[in-house]
Amino acid sequence: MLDLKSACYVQVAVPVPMRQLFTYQVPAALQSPPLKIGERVIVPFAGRNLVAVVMHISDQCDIAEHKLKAITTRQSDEYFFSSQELTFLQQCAAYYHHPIGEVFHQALPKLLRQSKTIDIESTELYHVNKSSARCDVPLLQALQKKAPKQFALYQLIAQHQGITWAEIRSLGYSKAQLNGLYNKTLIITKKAEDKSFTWSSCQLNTQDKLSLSVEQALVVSSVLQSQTQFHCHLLEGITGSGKTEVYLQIIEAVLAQNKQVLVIVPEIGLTPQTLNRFEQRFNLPIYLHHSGLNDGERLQTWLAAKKGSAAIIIGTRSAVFSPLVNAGIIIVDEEHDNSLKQQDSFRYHGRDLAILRAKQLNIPIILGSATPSFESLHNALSGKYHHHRLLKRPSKSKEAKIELVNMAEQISEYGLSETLKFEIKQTLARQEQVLIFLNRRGFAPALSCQECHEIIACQRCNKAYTLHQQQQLLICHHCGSQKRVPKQCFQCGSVRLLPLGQGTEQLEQKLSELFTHYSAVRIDRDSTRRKGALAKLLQEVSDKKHQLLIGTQMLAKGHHFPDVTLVAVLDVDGALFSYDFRAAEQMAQLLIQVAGRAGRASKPGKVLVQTRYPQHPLLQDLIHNGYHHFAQQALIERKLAKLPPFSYQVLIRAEANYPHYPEAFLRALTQQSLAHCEYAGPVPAPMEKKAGKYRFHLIVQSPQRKALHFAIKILLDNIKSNPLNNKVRWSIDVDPADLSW
DNA sequence: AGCACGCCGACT
DNA sequence: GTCGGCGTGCTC
Repeated sequence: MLDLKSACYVQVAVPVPMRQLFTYQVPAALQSPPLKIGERVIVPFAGRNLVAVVMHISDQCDIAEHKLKAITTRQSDEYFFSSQELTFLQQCAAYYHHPIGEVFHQALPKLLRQSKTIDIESTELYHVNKSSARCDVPLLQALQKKAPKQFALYQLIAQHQGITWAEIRSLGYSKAQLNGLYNKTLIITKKAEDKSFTWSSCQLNTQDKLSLSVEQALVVSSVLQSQTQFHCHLLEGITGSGKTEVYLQIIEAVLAQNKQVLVIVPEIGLTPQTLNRFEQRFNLPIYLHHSGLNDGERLQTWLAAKKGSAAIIIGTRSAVFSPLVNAGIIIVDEEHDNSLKQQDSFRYHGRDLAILRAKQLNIPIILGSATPSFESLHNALSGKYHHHRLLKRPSKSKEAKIELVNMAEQISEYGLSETLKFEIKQTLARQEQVLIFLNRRGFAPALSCQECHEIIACQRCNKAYTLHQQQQLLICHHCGSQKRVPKQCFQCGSVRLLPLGQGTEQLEQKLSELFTHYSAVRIDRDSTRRKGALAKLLQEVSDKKHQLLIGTQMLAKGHHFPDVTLVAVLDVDGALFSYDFRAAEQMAQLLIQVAGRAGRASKPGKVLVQTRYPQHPLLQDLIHNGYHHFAQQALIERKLAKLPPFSYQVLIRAEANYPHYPEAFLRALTQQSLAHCEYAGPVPAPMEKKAGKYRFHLIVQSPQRKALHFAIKILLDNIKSNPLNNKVRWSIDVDPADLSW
């Protein structure tokens, strides 16, 4: 049989950091059935086989014949990108000026980015049997004693609902153990669901449905009123004001129309309690998407979205790429949270892409937070978003009080003031727990005088200099001016100049010396790296095995500690004087979050904040007038300084083996004059040398988003002819969230 | 990004 | 004499 089909070429997006498409020949044997735009194909590329996405199909091509290669295979499954998904992902790539191939790569579950085909459809998926789990506590207890291995497997399956036998085996369990559980009806098998979910099959559990307050009811009806078109709602609700119940009742109305719901949460924002509340309310398929899942589970969530069998998808930022076929609403909870912004390769913001997605799908989106980001707040206050506020607390609990400890007035040892030591002692004596925050975030440090508390600042910009310790330089990140680190304070002549926010290195040891009779535990990235380690530590805390908790940011999110009645934030000053203008905003969000975490109705908590600048207007505003007022004041300052959200920024990072390269590379870019834009830099990155590479930053800023996008296009064009183009590795960060690295 | 190609130091 | 270090350059 002779195939007389004419020559066929495709332009594909390849997962490499290159902003171009590549042309391939399509062998006649692969031309039928006809190729589709959005289909995945395997192509030979620079000596390896990569999964690429078809972007254009044509019968001619303008690439020299000898360069052309042919596609190897087509992934002839049904999981190609629909035209709607394709449009969305192209918009994502355009907005972030990121290579489209890498955007596709991020949007696909890992198992679909591999060249081998997988067959998840026909595999059995193991779930715990919920109906038996509720009543079989004694059986489980017996199991724990008699068959610990089976019990461990049961817990594994409970954690990874829908796990496959292959995965169970790879984790070292035997078929006998699995069968043991199956025969006791503790677990059940399901096949991947194919049909769309239907509301009529949901036995809504109205038992724990709460009656809404007037302000809650107003939000629900307002969102549902314009349910069939795009609207962005900012739900600003203080801790305990019942945001979740508002979400649940809105979700109920959306599900009742057989439409899917996407809920995006920060990295550790999804607590088992939250999930439980969703599962209790809706007896419909809820799928998760977060970093704790394995590849198979992620694929299942993705497939369930695409087939319409998932009613609700709850996930972290990358869940925004879930291929929902029938979305009715998107909810972004804790929308201010920094973990919504990806901080490597494709640096997208989950919230912003969710808004873009909702706009494309013409459905409403809710951004919820007790401490909204200034960006969202500004959009709400200016009328771009609907603004809803929940100010009342249905539960009687009181928010912890925030108090300042003036460090300028007292001696401190390893960052512990006398006041704080006294309060810790009192709290421990009452059998209650203490939480100590190490605010050792990557804030670029400013230099301050220990005697007169003067901050060493750039005369020209009146902004704190940033200390670059390795080179003993002070650099102004606004104008780029540099200065040797002075020996003495300009104000009082003291030689005691120290970077802000340091000197807590030996704190932990000091604490255990001071409070020998109590157990201290550290909860941070390192101590919780192992899977399940965090859960174990948290359990020990709630069992009151430890009285002193020491930790970083991660303790502020998601977990509630009813017996912690004292929270100490050791040093907020770094945030007040950081060149990263968002540091104060983040500090305020953190303080409000922890204030909401500590204590309970019967035992109100207290938050002690140590500072050498208790009179700082932002601090004063925050503790006396609350977050909303603080934010409004800070927004006025942002406006005067022409900072985001009153302007837009793009950060261009460059790194190389020699400091000269990235600096010269970025400087060359600044030779291009850009309409309505200004440059800041190039300046050395606050963490200038990392992994042997020297890193520099250049910020391009504009009051107009359009002008900025146009400018970046020009700069990207210029980069091609930059003599240092292939000497440096560079990347583009649109709407950078963290300037400190 | 990742891989090949290419030119200089310490080792079976 | 080679194995392998990573600098440079290219990928349809």
